[in-house]
Amino acid sequence: MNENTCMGSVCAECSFRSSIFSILNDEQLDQLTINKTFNFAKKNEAIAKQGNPVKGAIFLRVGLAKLTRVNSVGREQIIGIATPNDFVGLLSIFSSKNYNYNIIAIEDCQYCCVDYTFVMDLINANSNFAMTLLEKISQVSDLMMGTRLNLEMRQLRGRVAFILSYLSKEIYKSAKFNLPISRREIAELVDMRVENVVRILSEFRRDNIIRIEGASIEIVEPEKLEWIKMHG
Amino acid sequence: MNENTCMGSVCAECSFRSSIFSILNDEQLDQLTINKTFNFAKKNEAIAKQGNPVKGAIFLRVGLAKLTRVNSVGREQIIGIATPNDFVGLLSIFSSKNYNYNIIAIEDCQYCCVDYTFVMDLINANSNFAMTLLEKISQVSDLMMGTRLNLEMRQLRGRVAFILSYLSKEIYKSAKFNLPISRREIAELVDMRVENVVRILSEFRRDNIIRIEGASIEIVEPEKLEWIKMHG
DNA sequence: TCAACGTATTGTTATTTATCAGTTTTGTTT
DNA sequence: AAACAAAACTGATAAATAACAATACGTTGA
Repeated sequence: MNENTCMGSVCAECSFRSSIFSILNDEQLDQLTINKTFNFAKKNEAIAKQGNPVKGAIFLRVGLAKLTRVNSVGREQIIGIATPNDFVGLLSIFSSKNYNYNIIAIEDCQYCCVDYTFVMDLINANSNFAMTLLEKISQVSDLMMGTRLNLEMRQLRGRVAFILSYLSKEIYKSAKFNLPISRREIAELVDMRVENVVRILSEFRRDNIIRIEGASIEIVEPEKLEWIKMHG
Repeated sequence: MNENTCMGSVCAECSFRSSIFSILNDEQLDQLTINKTFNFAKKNEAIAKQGNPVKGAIFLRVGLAKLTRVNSVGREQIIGIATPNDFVGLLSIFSSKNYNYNIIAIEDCQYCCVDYTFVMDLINANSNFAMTLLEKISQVSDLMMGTRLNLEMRQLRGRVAFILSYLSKEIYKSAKFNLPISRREIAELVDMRVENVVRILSEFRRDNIIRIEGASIEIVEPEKLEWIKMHG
């Protein structure tokens, strides 16, 4: 049977199950099965919308999703990219009744949504679960924060190098990959103008640091890219 | 007796006690008294250092402190400012064995440090405590993240307006206050150059938006400042 | 009190980035 | 296949920011 299917919706048998739930006992896993929904989102479809009430914890199984928000000037800003096995919007559950950003599929996605009150029940019933959740949340926000802080101090060339490196190392774990996002989305992600994204990508290609063929990007000289990433 | 003293170190009687601990029972509060230390930090003194092991949860009672880190280019970057009643470094406790930033007093500070293992014990013993902690952590990181994201999209004038407004509204709750940080620190906080901080402050003064007398700053036209903060 | 140092300030210039305008390419719909 | 729209790209120019240089100011310590 296909690894990509949710096996009869039984969480205990799920190959995607988040490490957070490794702590649960059999009974709790059965409960999880009941209290979660399994969903699909087509590319560009919203998984969650800024301002909408939080229904539960969203666990991304397959596909990439972007976290975005509309800033005060009305410009779309991408906060980060969620990858398979990520709990997205974990912070929102506890800090607010509503999502404070959008979660939008940038590839076809599969995700589970674990009911809000069930999560709360688990916290009460299982202090280990609470602890694991605390760790997870802290790590995720530390990581996000670190990424944003790193981006802030770079100039454009460094930012583009940063996300190319990020996609290659963190997301695809390969020097060659299909760029999942448009130039405009890169611009929104690192807070710059589309024209400059294009220009700098062309520059990297001209300098033989990367190779571009359609949507495919290959990082030819990772060391050079790392240098630019570090030194601007 | 002075509100600023730690009354015989008995947490149950402490007027500064964090809302997090409102959930504890008397016995747990007694335990808290034993498992915390009360400390002072002079201006510019480090309360915690990047890379050092996390000893516990730091609760700021009196004074302001800055959270800083050294970025990859070796430049000091200020992540945020902690105000009285803040738990600083709450994230670090759960995400890492070491602090990933410095906590440095920008005024004379008083703070309590609650032992790491005691916090863990509390989480195990009291699921309400765990829940409150989850909420607190989420709110803090949401807030921080929001602030950084807001800063990213502004240009220099907007960023300076942003922190002036922040100091006035969030920290001093007054139109007139003594600037607690130097021009260089403002620059580090909003990621710009000292010269530009100076220039823009002078510009604001020239335009009669603010008044500067030594370290004292008065916001004369809050509406104009807000406009600049929003529209760059 | 002077020397030394860090901070604040101002002016000038170089560099970086945004904006505008237009063309080409690519993908989608009919 | 044609028509259209969105995305990718390129060049020219304007605006914003950084970098450099020099001076003033204030504090600290000898």
